[in-house]
Amino acid sequence: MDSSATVAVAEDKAVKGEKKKSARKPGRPKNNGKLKEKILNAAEIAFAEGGYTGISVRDIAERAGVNQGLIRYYFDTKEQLFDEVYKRRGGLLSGHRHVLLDRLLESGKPPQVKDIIRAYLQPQWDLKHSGEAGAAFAQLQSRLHSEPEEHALRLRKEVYDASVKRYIDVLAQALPQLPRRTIGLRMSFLVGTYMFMLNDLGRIEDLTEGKIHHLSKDEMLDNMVAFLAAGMEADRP
Amino acid sequence: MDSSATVAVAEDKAVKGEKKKSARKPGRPKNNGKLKEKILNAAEIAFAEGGYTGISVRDIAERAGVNQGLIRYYFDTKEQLFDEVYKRRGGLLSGHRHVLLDRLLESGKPPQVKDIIRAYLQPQWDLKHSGEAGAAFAQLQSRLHSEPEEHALRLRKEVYDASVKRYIDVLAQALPQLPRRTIGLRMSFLVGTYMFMLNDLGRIEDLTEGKIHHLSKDEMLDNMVAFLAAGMEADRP
DNA sequence: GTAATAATTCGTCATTCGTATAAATTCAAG
DNA sequence: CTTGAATTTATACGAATGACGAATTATTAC
Repeated sequence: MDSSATVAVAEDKAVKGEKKKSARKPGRPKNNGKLKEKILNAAEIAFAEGGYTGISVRDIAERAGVNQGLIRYYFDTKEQLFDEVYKRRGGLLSGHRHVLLDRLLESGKPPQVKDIIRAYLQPQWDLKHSGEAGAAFAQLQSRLHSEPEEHALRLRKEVYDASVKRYIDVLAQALPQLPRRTIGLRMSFLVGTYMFMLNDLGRIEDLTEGKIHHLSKDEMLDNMVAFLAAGMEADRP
Repeated sequence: MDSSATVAVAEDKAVKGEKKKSARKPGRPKNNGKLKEKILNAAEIAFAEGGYTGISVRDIAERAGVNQGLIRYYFDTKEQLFDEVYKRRGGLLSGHRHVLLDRLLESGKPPQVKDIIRAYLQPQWDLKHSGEAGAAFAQLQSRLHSEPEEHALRLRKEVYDASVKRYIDVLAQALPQLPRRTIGLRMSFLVGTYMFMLNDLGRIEDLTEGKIHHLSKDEMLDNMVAFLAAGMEADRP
């Protein structure tokens, strides 16, 4: 959106020439283009759409408007690019969860189950509705959680385990009648539900014959919280 | 396992020659080898591990012990192979769900929510624990449900929609105080939870610090049913 | 100023991919 | 028997892929 003049010149030459045209010449540019971020942003959307194996480095470079070699320059390999994409926003998300939990605990009175659950869900739900990038990350997240490969597991663990375990601790205090392992198990039920909701609105439309359509972002979250809190508090089987 | 004599001869030549050796000669074999099924089985496991884009036709052919061209002969394209893999077991599964629901309804008394939910979950839960192929299909299923691509959506819809809608109808009768669209929404919460559980036992171990380890297949299902039934019956938000 | 370093594009290489065609062998129908 | 269809391997093709080396230009340090 910024260097429109440069682009225009490039297009002139493209018309005179033949095929593809790159927006920059080789060599270090005068105005630092913050191209690393541009690559990360493009990769986030691309990986969300096609998954790790479904997207080529060339495709990402093209979407970012950048030469393919620059990706190697900043990230070396495709895998490291993926990891950085994931950790970038995952770290923020995990941090946000910690903050909301702190805020709940500082309020004095012991938090209710539905408040704890809401605090857990809120950050990513907001992120998902914050625009294209947030929605893409939600999608990516959902993908990674159905990936059995060792590397994907490590990545998730690294980014999320600490905050999830804190939430389990707080839930355990709010539900003293339940053994901790039951709460851990139910916490992963919860994660399953909301991972699914991060990416599956098309299918929900089908199941409800379009009747869900007008549910707003907040109403949807309210519904999720009600469902999950009831499940979390259920009598043991 | 059968044509061991042929294989031995082939291996002789492999030693004399250089690299790879195929177990069969060109041309129609004497004993029909049921190779189509062997391909489907190998593809099921391969796609579960690597996803559609992560697995090559060559890889599947090798796993099946079959020439690559045979896959084209039976399935034409990679995509059609994937579809057949998915529909084969998906169709059985959907059928099984219909049967269990029929049985519930025929029993005379109105079914309880937890019975309906258990009937829905049981078939795939059994399948998942029936061996390598069942587990692979569960994994595949989980993958497909995080795939945003149009084709994946159509496939799921085609295989499952009818039975899911029947379950929603029956749940609506058991829960007259809830509007149907709430039940549809909660049904997709349910699908999310159990898709996640079909593939994520590694992560659960982490969250519960190994305390889940000794939960048997049946106990795990009981826990899921208790959680989901409570959520399904929750007061509206 | 000159040298080192940072950021960028370009061209290339070996490999792998999905698909396609041809050839070989066996079975079924007449 | 002969012929034609069915099942199988072998080989080839062009396109795409991830990675890499080299060239080019700007900035910073001395």
